[in-house]
Amino acid sequence: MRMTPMIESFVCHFGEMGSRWGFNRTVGQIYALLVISEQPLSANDIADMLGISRGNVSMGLKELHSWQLVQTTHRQGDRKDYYQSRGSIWDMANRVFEERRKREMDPTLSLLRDIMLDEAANPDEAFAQQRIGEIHDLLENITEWTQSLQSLSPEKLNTLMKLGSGVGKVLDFKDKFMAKKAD
Amino acid sequence: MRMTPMIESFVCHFGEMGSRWGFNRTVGQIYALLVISEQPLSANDIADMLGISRGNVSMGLKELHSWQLVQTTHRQGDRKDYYQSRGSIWDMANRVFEERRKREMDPTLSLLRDIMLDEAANPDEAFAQQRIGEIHDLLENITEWTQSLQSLSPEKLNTLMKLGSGVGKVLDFKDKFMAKKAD
DNA sequence: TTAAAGTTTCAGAATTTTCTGAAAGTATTA
DNA sequence: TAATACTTTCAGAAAATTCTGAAACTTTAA
Repeated sequence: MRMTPMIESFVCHFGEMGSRWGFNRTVGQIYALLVISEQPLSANDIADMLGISRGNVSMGLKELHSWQLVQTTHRQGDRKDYYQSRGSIWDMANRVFEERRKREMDPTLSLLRDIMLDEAANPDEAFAQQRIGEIHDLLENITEWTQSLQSLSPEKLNTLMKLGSGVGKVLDFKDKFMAKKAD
Repeated sequence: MRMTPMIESFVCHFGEMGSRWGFNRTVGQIYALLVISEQPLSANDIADMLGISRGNVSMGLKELHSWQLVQTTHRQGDRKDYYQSRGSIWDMANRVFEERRKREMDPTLSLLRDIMLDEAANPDEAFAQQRIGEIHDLLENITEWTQSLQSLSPEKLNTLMKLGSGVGKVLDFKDKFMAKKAD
């Protein structure tokens, strides 16, 4: 694959976004390249196309590997490793969510839990503890909910997303039905 | 409020998390302090408690203000500005989501849209464009959906979250009902 | 109008993150 | 076993981000 202005702008942007999405520029660019390339690419291809060092590519691929976002393939009579993006777009989104949950939610939840186990030493701490409790409960709810959403099939998730705020109506409806059933 | 080990560990952690959540360490710490403080704090209080410069506090508060996460109050016969966290925990979570959407999704969606309007110059670009289209559609779905969720009342959202993956059953049920109604 | 009490800005220092490239490591083949 | 073709690591260089503090600015009240 050759770098064209279109491909370059996509790759660049993914690089910039990378840092917002939890990985660094290079990692973002490498992944972008792999996603839009029909053929697997070698580490050298990637280094050349992005104009970055071979070592940097190796580290980036290592990270993408740990996120399970790339896979390695080989070719007959060629010792090089070739890299390919892995799974569907949904899989990729799932991985990113999961990884972010691990980085952004889990450590916080664990600290908040610890704090709540402490005895408040004075009224300030008692107030703080109460607020911390609220934050903990909210984060825990969100975490559990997103986890359960991820266990839903892509089709169900799609239905749910298409429903948009209409999901409110479905909930009302369910309540009514449950009430009737209790008669 | 005095710094105690409990309060300090909470504040420190929020600082570290800050960078993952889209704001820098100082901003995270300032916000943490304001959230768990029952009384509003002056900029000097904050600088002293966190051991950082007055200028840094000013910049941090400015950013929190732009996120609409703090509000300024005053006291009779006192010229100082006092700062307070704003809104409920839900409001805070909403703000963070919204801000992140603005930073992480909107620019990407807009770039992807632009790319899709271009004419593919060769087969590589045609393939790339197709993948980019998939990514665009997924991101757009997620964006619209999260927006519509945010417009739901906190109670409805809570019901929905409590439902967890049980939401799948409710969807099935709704389908069945719709089918019957069509008879 | 002026002094006092406060806030904001911003250039450069300090710190953190990322990147390079040479050296070390690991297959594979002859 | 040695030569070859490739990958990985990591110390230090480069770049990006964050923080400080002095100076400029704003508001209030006497």
